[in-house]
Amino acid sequence: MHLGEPRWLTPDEQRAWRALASVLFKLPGALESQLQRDAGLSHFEYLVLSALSEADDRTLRMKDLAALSNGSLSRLSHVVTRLEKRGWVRRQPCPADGRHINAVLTDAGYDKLRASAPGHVEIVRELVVDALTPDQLAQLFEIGSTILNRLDSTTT
Amino acid sequence: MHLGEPRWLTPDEQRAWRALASVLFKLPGALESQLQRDAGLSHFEYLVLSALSEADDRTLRMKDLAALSNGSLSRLSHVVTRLEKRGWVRRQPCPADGRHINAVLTDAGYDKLRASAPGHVEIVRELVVDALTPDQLAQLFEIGSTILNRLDSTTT
DNA sequence: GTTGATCACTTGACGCGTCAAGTGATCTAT
DNA sequence: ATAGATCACTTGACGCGTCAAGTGATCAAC
Repeated sequence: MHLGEPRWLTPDEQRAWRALASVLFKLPGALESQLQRDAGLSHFEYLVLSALSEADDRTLRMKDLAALSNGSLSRLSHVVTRLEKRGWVRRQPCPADGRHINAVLTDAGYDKLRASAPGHVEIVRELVVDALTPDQLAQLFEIGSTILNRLDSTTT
Repeated sequence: MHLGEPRWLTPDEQRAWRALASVLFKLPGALESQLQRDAGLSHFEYLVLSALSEADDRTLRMKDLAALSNGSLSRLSHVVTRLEKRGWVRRQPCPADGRHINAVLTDAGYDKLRASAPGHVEIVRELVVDALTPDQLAQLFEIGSTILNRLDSTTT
């Protein structure tokens, strides 16, 4: 790969990429610390609870839950162990297929999520949604989707 | 904090935010694994070498280097220790002020960076820069800058 | 119907980042 | 001059994510 001279970024490309790179570095930290401070949850834990809350019977197989919450199965397994200890999630062997394990959101877990969601939405509004015009939100969706397509189609 | 009903996201806001959130999750991983696979470097290590290479005398005080590479001083201290062991960076007490320590990029470190840069630029092009139109790059710069302003001006 | 492959998941070790505590140099006030 | 504050940085412990190896259930082939 990279035969010949690499095509370095032009100044315009640089400033766009640097802006995105900084957002990539700083936004996750800001979301993380809001959730940690106000709810004692990591962003990933929040996504897990959130995905479960939207599922039928508040139940999902580990594999599907991992995909929905953007994490590896192994990472999910560790996190569910922690969430189980805190009483917010329960593991249940799947009756239909012994290979599957269902993760179930408990009532306490649902309450926890309901208590944590408003603060999370608020910071998302403050830092992103309310900061941008409707046009920019539409552009952001297009740009984000394009990048995600590239990410998915890369064999890398 | 969140008095009254939280203002949930509208569908248009949701899809924009979800696209950004997914990028936030997946892009860093893709950059990380390209650098790890092709150069044996973490993204943060790459940024440290890169920042040093652009500085006068390839030298920066730890504090400034931490800011330029988007990391805490503590994180930087650990990373520089590792980079020192691999021979790419050297620590030097600052003659002018005994509180400062200068990090210096060695020749081996410079060579390492020169060897690693093309692959990194290439994946940035593939996943982001070349995937977007010039208009979209300009929009991305605007959107990114706006979010960064919010991040900086938040006392949170 | 038994062997082997595959699948869903778990586990433990390791590496990295964070946090809090600590070190030593340099200002600042008196 | 000296005591205290502040600054730049380091260190070690801890928690989390990753990776590789392992478990056990189910499928596929013959």
